[in-house]
Amino acid sequence: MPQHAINPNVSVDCVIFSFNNQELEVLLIERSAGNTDKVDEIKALPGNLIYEDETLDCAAERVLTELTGLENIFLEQVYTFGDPDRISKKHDQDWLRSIRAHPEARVITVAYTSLINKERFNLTPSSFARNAVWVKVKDVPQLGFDHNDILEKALDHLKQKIYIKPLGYELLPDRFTLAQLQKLYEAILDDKFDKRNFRRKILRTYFIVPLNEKQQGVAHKPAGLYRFDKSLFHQM
Amino acid sequence: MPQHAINPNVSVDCVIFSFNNQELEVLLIERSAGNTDKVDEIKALPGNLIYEDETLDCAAERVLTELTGLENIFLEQVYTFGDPDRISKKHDQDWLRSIRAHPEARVITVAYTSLINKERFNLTPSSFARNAVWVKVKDVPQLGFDHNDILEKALDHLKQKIYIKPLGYELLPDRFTLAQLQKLYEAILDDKFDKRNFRRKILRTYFIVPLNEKQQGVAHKPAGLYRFDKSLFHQM
DNA sequence: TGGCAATGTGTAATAATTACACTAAGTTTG
DNA sequence: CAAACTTAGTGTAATTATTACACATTGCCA
Repeated sequence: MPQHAINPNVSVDCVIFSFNNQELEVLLIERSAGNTDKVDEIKALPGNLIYEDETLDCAAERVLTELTGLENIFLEQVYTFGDPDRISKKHDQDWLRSIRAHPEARVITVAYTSLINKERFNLTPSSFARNAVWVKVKDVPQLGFDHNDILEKALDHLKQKIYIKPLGYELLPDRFTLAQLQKLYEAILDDKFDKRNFRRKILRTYFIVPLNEKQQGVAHKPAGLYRFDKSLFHQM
Repeated sequence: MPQHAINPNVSVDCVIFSFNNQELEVLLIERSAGNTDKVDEIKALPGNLIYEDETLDCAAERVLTELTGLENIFLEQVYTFGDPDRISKKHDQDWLRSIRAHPEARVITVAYTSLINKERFNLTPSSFARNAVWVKVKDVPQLGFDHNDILEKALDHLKQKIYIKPLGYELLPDRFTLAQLQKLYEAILDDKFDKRNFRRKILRTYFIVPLNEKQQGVAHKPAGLYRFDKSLFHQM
């Protein structure tokens, strides 16, 4: 078997979330190598077939890097999508013909997700990604394949998870205000919270620790900055 | 493509839980068609390759029926396992050679789970299942492939889920006592609860409704019987 | 210096959680 | 038929979590 033989039946797709201080965003690629204008307009999640000799987790990391340039992202498996006709829409087939040996083969895909602070990473799209772009989750257009369903599932997963683990520190700067954190929770859960109750609840955890610093350069009373203390968190 | 062409790279495995009033049990098959005694000793989760023209959900239902005779079980996807060498242990290969066209092909598997009341179903193993047996989760031996990992993941999934939805009515008789329900929660979560607090919490939900009936034929004060009211549950 | 914009704070009412021990009912046994 | 056995069923007080709600403070800017 050649070293990087491709498994024609199994792919991975990555749903990478970020936060622009107001809204959740998701990372999409714009397809290149299409033959028609139509094809080029379609966005999709970064994803591709796996190699025969790599784990699913490794495949997800590799594919994400190849398509977007993001490296060392901790990806978590979400769900597997396997409708027999999930890639057989005409636009999708047109495009697959330009990049795959067996564009018609049935492909099941394993979805992965992660949260990152987009400020900390550079996007350097390559492979068949003409471009990689952050799109507000609320503005996501019709995507290729069943990628809207995949995004939906990843969002559900995220909502579930934020109740269990205090996610989201990956999405914020190292030092953040409680208002930023609250906006983030509100964006993920698509809800509004009372400021006092939110602060009380957060500070009760003890691993969001206040720094003796304040915001700079805002046209109002500057907020205190906080950081997430990983060691305090893990010892709970 | 023949109507039921097999996809050589993708399988499904089913983790079916039941409850014997004391402990959680899981449904395993005993492999038949092995050539050596060794192979015959090994148990595994019911699972097999999918067909090219069926969804993953359908595949899981079909495979479960073929191997164990269980029909109309609501299966829920849990996780996908795809280590390149997950089926390459010697025992597993020996056995696969006896039932598969390409025993060495890499197979990723999508795990499904369900909870059933075993009293309501008959096991009628067929296909390559010599037998189908209920095994206490705490007594599960070394299984074939990576099936111990899959079982572990399904158990985690179950523990998570019981916090969100009041599962487990599938596991009990239609009419049950609160002590039975408590034992079930304790078995799933591997924990102990205070009787009074547990009862209060359950009855606060309002969809566990008391019947005007009592246990019969027990050598002590008979307990009142309750039932789960689905319509009251869904309108919450 | 007055206005703007967001920060930061307390309390009272209600609900949920925890810890804890005895009486009641029906069966069995002597 | 009475005593013993086994599990069912119940209440309360202390603590903690949740909810709803309004105003003074800080720093910048015009």
